[in-house]
Amino acid sequence: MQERIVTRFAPSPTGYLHVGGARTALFNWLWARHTGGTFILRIEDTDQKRNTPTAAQQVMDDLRWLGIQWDQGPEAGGDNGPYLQSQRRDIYDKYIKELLDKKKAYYCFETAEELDTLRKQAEAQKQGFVYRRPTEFPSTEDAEKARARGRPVTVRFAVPDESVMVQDIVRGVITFAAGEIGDFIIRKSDGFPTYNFACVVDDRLMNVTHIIRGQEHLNNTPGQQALWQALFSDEPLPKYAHMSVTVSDTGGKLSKRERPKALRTAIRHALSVAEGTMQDPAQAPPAKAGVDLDRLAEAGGIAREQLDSFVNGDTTPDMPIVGAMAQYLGVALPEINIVDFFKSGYLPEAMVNFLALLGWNPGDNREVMVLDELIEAFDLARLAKANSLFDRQKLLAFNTEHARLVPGETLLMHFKNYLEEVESPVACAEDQLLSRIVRLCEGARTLADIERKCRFLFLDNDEIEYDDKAVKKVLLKNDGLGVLAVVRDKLAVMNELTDQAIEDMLRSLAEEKQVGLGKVAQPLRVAICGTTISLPIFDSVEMLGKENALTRIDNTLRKFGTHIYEEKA
RNA sequence: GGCCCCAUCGUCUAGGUAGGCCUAGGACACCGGGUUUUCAACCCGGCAACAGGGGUUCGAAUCCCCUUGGGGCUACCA
Repeated sequence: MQERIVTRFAPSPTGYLHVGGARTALFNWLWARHTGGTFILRIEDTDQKRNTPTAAQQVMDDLRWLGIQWDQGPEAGGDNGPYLQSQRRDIYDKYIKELLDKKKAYYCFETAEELDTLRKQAEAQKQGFVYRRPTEFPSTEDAEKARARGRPVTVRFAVPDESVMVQDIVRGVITFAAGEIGDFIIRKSDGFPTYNFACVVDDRLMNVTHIIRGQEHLNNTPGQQALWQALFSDEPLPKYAHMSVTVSDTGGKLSKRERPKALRTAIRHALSVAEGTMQDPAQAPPAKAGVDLDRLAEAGGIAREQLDSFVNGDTTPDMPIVGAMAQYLGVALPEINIVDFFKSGYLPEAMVNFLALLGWNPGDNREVMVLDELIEAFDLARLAKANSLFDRQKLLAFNTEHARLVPGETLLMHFKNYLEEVESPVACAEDQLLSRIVRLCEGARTLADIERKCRFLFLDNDEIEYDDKAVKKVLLKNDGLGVLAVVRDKLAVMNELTDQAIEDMLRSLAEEKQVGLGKVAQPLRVAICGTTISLPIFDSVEMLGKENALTRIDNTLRKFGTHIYEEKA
């Protein structure tokens, strides 16, 4: 009988869900869905120093946003709970005692510093560090005494002295020589189990059949396999699939450190622009020259000294602080966490599609796929061995495609969620209006693009900010202001401002003046939006309304072309 | 340093497990051109790869070895 397939995603709640984790979760989920199996979410919170209280919740929010639902786990229940490892300590203790009793594990009392010295010695001799096992294992009494003396007490697994063969779905058979795997710690001095121990126990107890995870875990596998044999020798091993790693375009594994790194670079650039010491101005990121470091620190909610330390490269502030400072500077940071992509206006459908294609493909030329297609086509046998680079441009292309593909109501829903998240003034708009806006934005690349195009509708008339380039190019050249004044008078005498009527008016004016439509439409656009980027101009004017449109045109004429305006008046 | 993994256009990849169907296919990016009320989108066309060296074979992108390059792990983190 074919046993039911069970997969799991087991994040440690140390921060937001990042793309790497999301991809791991997705592949496990897809495999479970493809096979009609079960997908478990397990929170590996065994490190008290690194866990943050809100992280687990955030990770769950992000998974839900992506559309990844877990069958068992926190907030879902299931027969194999609890699903937080911190609540399973009695279980781990029971198994550790069993190993200790069978002399398959033993107590150790070295301090971290002592171990570090041993490690350095091994490296100096060009050897890998392997913990040397005592000939006689310390007794429980020895452990008590050591503890009383203030020594840290840990428990190590006595790894059998034999070679281990790991059967991996994507990589085939990998052999690890005997003696290569050192006795690793399974219980820390604070009493918590280590990852390598807890995950083996839980995978067995939760009946996990397939362990799909990143290649970074490949070297842990022989040890975990040996543990499994010691604990559950009568149960078949789970199947392993070690996926390729997603690497960043800056080299190396895609990591959350990239955001603070990018911010630091931007600040340094801005400072060197101000000092005139910049090496290559062409390479500069779009940061304003000159930074008021005191104000920047204030924007991030940190002390000036902390900021200096960050800029010097000595310390790194928390993610929200980094985000706040980037926003203050107007610098776009590379998205790493799933929420970053949400805030940049990406669609979950596009994220999932893109993530799925990182190290996997359906075997034909299909690329743009919806969830059901992915589930149907997914197969562990088609996982790629080679690492893949996270290509943001391709993601953008996928997003554009999915924005077009997704049903109108869905896109509207995503847009509303996005507006809430970024606290846009557009958020107050009614569904009917938003729906029209979204329809007018066919071909937009992200939700941020849509927001940018319609934002002007939701600002007060005196809140319009004029883009320098747009003003120079459209208003101050080729008599843009003169044309605008004519458009203003035509608009003023129109009874009904429908998009059609506005189009007719602008087109006939263009014809009359023997110029393209752009020549008459662009000044009007800049006048009511402040920029050259907006919804189609006819609809823009209609939605704004006659009164607001005229006010904005008058404001523009007054601000940039006083004399022209006065002549008219 | 030790151990492990990987290697096709700039990028993601198909083809590799059955060597000839590959003058190596698709997509993104890029470059030309078209369309156009802005930004996008859209349409047409183009550029572009089997890391190097040895084998095995009638024949290798495909199998083997070496070199080089990239990545991962090397914690009382997961």
